[in-house]
Amino acid sequence: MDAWTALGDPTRRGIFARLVDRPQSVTELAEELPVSRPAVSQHLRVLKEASLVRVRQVGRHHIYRAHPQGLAQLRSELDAFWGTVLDNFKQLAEQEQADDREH
Amino acid sequence: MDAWTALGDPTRRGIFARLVDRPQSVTELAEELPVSRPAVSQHLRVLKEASLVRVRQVGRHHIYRAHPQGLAQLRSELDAFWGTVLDNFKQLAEQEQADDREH
DNA sequence: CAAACGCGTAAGTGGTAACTTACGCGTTGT
DNA sequence: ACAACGCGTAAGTTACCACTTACGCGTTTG
Repeated sequence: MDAWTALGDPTRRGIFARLVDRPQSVTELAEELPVSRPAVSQHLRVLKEASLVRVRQVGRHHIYRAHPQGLAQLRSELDAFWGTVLDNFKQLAEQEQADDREH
Repeated sequence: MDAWTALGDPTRRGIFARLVDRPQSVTELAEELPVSRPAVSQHLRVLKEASLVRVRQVGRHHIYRAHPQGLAQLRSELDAFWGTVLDNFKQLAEQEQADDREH
């Protein structure tokens, strides 16, 4: 699953946002979320497959943290969209202005 | 539905990408996609609700085009993520370097 | 070494959303 | 005016995915 689809789910976006804020363990995340701990685990797996998070095991805690890799891909695709959309939008505005001038 | 969830679906992302490339009618989109025309219509409704596209009726054709508004919100949220993630990532790298120096 | 912790995963369930077909309304062409 | 086009929407089906409970494995603590 790619980063787009991974962050498409609201719960997963919430988990990711918390990990962006600070690294956290699975139980820690589950405590402040309206879903069970296994559910969080499953979401983390998806985020990991999308290269959006990384795990580091310390003792019996699995510390998850946000990772730039997946986000970078997302960002480049979004910027590509943004560039052309904005260009076309501006071009359309200028076109309309020109149309107005020749009433 | 917000822009994140709207673009979370692959088919919808495909439709949006085509509209970023150039404005198109519903039938035109459906012809080059593996889904029926009504399915495209339903996806376009979602994209419209997320302020990602706009419609302009010309004759009996409904011309859809990508619109910056929904994308702008998405971009700002993503940039917020990106900023802190990258900061934390760099900070971690420097921390590890410092740890290495004091072996 | 036993008990408790932290977690991943398997199995099963329910809800939902993506899709289909069918239909009806406006618009264009003959 | 009538037929054809372009589209939106309603209704129904299906597949998937988010979630739960149950279980088992490694790790730490007493």
